[in-house]
Amino acid sequence: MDPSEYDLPFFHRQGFHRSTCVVCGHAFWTLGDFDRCQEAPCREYGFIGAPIFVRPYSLREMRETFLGFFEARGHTRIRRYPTVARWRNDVFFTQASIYDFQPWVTSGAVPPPANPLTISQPVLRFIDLEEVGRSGRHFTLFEMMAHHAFNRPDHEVYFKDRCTELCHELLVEKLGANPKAFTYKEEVWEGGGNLGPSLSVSALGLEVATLVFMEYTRDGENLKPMPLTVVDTGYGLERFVWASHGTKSAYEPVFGEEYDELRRSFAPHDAAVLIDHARALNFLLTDGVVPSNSKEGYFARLLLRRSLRILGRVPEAPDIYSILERSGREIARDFPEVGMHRDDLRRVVEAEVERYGEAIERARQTIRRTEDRIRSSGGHATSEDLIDWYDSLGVPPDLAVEELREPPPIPNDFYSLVAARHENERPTNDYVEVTQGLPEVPASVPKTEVLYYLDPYTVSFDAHVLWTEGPFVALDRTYFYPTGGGQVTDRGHLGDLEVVEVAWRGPWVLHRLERPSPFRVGDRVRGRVDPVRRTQLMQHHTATHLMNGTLREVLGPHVWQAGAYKATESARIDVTHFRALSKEELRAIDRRVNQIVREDRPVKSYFESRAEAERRFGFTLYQGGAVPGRELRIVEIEGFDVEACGGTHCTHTSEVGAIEILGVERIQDGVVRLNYASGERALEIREEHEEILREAARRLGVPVSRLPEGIDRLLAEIEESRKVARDRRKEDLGETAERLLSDPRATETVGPVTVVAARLDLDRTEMMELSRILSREAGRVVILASEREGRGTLFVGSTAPGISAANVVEAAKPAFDGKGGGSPAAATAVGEPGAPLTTALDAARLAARGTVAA
RNA sequence: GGGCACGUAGAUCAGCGGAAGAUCGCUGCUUUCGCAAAGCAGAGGUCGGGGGUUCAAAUCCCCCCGUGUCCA
Repeated sequence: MDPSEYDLPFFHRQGFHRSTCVVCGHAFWTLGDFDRCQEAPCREYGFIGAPIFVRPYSLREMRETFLGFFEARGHTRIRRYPTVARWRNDVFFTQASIYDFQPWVTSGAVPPPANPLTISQPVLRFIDLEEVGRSGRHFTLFEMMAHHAFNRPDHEVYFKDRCTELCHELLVEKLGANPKAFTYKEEVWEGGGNLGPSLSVSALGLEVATLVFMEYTRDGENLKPMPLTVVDTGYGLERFVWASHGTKSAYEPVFGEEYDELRRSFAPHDAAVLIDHARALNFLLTDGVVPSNSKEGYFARLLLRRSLRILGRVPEAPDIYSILERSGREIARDFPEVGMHRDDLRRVVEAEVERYGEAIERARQTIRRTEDRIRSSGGHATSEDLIDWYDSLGVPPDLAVEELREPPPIPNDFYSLVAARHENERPTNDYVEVTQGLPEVPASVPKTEVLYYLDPYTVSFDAHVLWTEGPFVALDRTYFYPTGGGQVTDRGHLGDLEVVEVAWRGPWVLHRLERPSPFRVGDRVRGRVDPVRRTQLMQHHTATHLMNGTLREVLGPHVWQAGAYKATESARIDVTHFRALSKEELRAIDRRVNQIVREDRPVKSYFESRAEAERRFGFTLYQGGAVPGRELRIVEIEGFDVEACGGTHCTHTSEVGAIEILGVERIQDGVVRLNYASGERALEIREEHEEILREAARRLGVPVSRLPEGIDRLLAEIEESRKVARDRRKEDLGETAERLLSDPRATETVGPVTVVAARLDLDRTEMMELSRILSREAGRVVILASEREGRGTLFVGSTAPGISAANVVEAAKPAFDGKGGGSPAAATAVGEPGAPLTTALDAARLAARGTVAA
């Protein structure tokens, strides 16, 4: 980056000079007298016992001081965003305050909620999980305080100079730090295809702020200026508090009394982990993460299980609920939403604690058994086994060792060895672009006015063709609903041509016709939306909102929509929930959702500013994921459910008709899927089901009400006849056995051994069974031959000591070119097609007799 | 999203190429005034599903489905 990028008038006004760090080689600006930048490790911590700021601050005081400072300087304070970044599909968690505004605000597509703005955003970082509690300064969740400005060519708020000035003023004038203590180190920030200069602000070894100025887009080697430049800053709240105390670790001043309380029962490291994890969990669970074995849910599970492990080591430990509760109460003073659904949160945790107990118990048993097996074969468990057990059973090594009689040593780098196993895994990220297969529309074409938002009942309209290519047509206005938000496309006609698909392409709605469009730009066309299809889709969409609201009500506020699909045949919704639904829950859901349908509540759809909507309804608006735009379209089922949604909806709940739940399944850990139908389809399905029942009853010859008993009777009959057939076959084989034993051509006795040999075309299992009957007594050799599809099979069973069936078969194989083998007790061989089976039988008989003689 | 482990009798699991097993539970009988217990006898299995390899597959290979777990 060009040095002029950092040469700010502010530095000159204040008398800063530029030096180069003798350690890291970076240039920096400072008022002090340093040969190195003040960031660790170039300079070691110097603020322990010598606080950077004039007086100690609590977390709350510091947050308030920061936000107040920027408010007083023209910034608008905005509320935190959820810690789970549902509006993005590239990350699970909000990892910096700027994430709140990516991608739409930073790309310029949507204006920021305020400009400039200030925020304290709780963010999650799992990278340093192992360092938490150990380093004295790492946290899983911390608050990133920030001030952001978004500059458009026509509206410059502020950029590098003013930003740096504000930062310095905060540090020096507001917090009373020594102005000469700081270095502003020149760095380059790059991410998401954008880059720009950045300044890393440090004092006494501690980095207190990063000021990032996004201004270029990378285009290979060249840099292109961005149309919108962004001031992205980050100030760690916990660090500020720490710097104001100058204590040895950051945990005492940040966690205060809570930490002291836990210290009575736990080592400092464990106490810090417990309280850190409790804080992160309170935010995660409040923001709707349900612990599970994948995606964001896994991180919640990880934190909870790590906590449980620590608690499990201390007999007098408080339970996990009281720790979460205590932490939650503390957080709720500043973030009231965290305290709102405590009972629900507790249920989620209870389910998870129970699962953990079960998993560990199962794993303990497995480990014990496995060790027994290893020992009985003369070995002993190895460190490698410990890694196996952790990876596949989830047993931490210290617990595994407790189970073992001969424990191997736990490697010091245990978790690195686990990580090494996962090194070569390649995650696949196959994105399906929605716009795939759609043509490029010239930017000069005016955007489509979408009318279905305003009136979902109008299905016939006139419009002008603005653009057309192949089968695609863009109109100036349309009532056709394009695929989106989980609702499938409308169909219908443009003129006389069928519309087979409708899709968004940027700001245009493209109608795809059954064949190349005959229309010309400027043509006036008549559009007719298939009203039956539209009605069904509307019903299914409104039904989905009703279902979502009902699920939150019945199961609890931890329920979030994780996906939905609305087609004509049926609809489905996937929601986060910690276990499969019970019959009772399902019945309650069915009753409640249909009750709301019958109550005929108004369903209002309207546009509202994003900020206002978020203020009124909170982030639960975004059930279907993030929605772009300054204005949100709100779909509000009065007194029941509010979501940001672009779909077509009924205006009253009774229009949904009825909701018929077709099935429930747990599609993955932590996610439950419900399938259902509404409207006309619900009735159809009900009729189909009734017809199936009637037909089944008719075929069984019982009334519908007696169907279950009828089926039981039928099953009993099948069972009975199977048994009869089996007994019959046994009996037949028994008779055959009697016959063979009394037939001198088949049976001969040689000393202590009776050899039975016969050719009877039986199948394999029958031969085995017959042999078993014949050789009930010891000292029998049974040789059976049969031919199936031209190939001879020879079966030998032996209970005669010293005579191995396998050897007998081996001896007979050459006689009919057979392949096979077996054990001393039983053996089989199959000959080539047409090979002499009788010869083989004789050879086997000879071999058996010969063995006895020898 | 990926790696690994697991899926066998009602339950918990063994077997890991040659004739499907153990323990508990269940049924009947013996013993007892009755119960518990013990003894004897017995019922109960498409070895998750589907392909393939093999003379032979619960066992080896592939694909699904389900469960668990670790990692992003």
